[in-house]
Amino acid sequence: MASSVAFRLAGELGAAPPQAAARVAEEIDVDELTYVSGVETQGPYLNFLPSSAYYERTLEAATAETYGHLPDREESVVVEHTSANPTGPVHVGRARNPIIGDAVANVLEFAGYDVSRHYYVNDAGRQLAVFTWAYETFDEDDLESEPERDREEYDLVRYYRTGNAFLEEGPGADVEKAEAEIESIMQGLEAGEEEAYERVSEVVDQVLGGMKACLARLPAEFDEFVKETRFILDGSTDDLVARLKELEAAVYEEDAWQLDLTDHGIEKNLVFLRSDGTSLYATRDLAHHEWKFEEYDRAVTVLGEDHKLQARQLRTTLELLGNDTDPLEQVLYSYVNLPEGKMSTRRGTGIDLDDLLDEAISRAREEVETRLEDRLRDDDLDEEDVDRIAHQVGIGAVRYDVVSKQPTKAITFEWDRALDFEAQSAPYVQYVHARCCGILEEAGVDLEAGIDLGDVDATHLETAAARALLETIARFPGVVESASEDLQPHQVATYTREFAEAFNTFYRECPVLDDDVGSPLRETRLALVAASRHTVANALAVLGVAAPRSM
RNA sequence: GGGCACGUAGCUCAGUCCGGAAAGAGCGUCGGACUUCUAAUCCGACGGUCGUGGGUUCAAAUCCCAUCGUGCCCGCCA
Repeated sequence: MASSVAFRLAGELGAAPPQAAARVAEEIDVDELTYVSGVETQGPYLNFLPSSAYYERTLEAATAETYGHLPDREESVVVEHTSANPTGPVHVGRARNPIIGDAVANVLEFAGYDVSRHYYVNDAGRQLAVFTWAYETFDEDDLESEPERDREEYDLVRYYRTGNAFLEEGPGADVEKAEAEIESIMQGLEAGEEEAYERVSEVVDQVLGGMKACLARLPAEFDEFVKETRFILDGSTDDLVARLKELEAAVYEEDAWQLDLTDHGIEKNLVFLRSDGTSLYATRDLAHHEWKFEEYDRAVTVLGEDHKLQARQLRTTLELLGNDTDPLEQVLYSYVNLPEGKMSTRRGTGIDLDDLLDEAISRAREEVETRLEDRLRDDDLDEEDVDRIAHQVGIGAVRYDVVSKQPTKAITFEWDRALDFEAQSAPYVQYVHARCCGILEEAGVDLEAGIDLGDVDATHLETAAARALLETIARFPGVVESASEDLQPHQVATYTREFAEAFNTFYRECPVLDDDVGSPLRETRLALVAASRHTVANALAVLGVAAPRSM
């Protein structure tokens, strides 16, 4: 560990930085420190050298299965992510959301929070009223195509697209009739009518069921699907509207109730009640967030950068309503676009996440099969293994590619780039895990039971590569801490890469099971491999990337 | 037009919040390493005015100002 304090102390001490560094080094009594064995200066910099106790404690800590988990904070946090409208198949444009969202939830869980994963279901908006009308109006014969896949959302989205096309291009009188029907569905929902709710649910539940199945492939799973109609039915939206009208910022313009937020640095008015008396997504989301504040200590939302303005309006309005919004944090990401433009469910432009995952698995399978031929290790992978590895690597590569980048960077989707299995991708890190497992299995260590350390003695870590690896292992809990504080799981991805490098160097230079490696060197190195395995397995777990036992 | 983000090697990206050692990886190119715990690996070479111009500082990719380029937003949609 290095420090540059000498630069700042120099002025105070009236000495040049190198001299200041030397004086600080002199003042530190290493004998009083447990984890520091020496302090050296290098010009103006101070370097603290880790002691053998530091190495030994790290090794002990990391051989625990839970290594990297921080102590329980007794603090609950709800992570809302994805929340895609239940209108059709999940496409790649918004695939960043479940991948980043799941990793954010994971990293918070590792950091000791009690995490709930929520998907907020937009089942009260105009889109769903349109969908419901279309589903009830059109027949299979009216649809232009076969479903692209045998699953509900692929089947039903055809009604949605047909309906939207009809509203845009259909004969005027019919469109008017349709609009009236759509309007009546929305009014019904707003009034909390059981019948309207059931009609919409018929569509929502089916489509959402399919979308869940797709997301489960990542896997991104949720503790709760929170429907926005819930906040109409329980009366909280009405209550909220009443409170909003009382605010100083409330204005009634063009028959609609709005909030003028210019005093709070937002030019755009927030409309919270339409002229027809129905609420808007934003209105219900306010009720939703007040509910979150009641139920949880913190609320994190992962959303696209195109919702940034709405996010600011939401926060500002919640404050005007008397809420403390400090517990609310938003993680923003930029949408994935195609070279030819945006992806859209309504227009049917875009690449389905299912297709991307299928292609990833199929390319991974090809890769496994090619490598199978000139494989050194004679562990006889069977069909099942090939299948397992293809899934772990294929899906892992997609997730890793997404989660390892800063969410704010724009991405243009390209097949070959998204499905690159080369170094600095998931397989590179996964391979390290497989190597660890290979060595442990070869040594007869029960992977489930773990390893009995006995007396660890750091003096057997005589190589620089072994020490560097252990130092890298030691950083893991700190990485979890920092990534969770900043809500940036990509920090963990960067770490896995650095870890893999350190491990591979160790692997090259320090044989574990060679005949010339005697006791206790062998045991110490084996413990280091066990520690490495837990570290990389847990780091991958944060990212939601599978850790294969063999590849 | 206004607001917000992004701009680092030919390409894809870390590093920027919280300023400090010669700016790091991978891909690609070139050259090496499988009788050795799995070569989806490793080693080496080549490759950078950190968009541009100012400023602050002992010190700037990092902070401030300006400017250019790209993306997103500015609906009684979500």
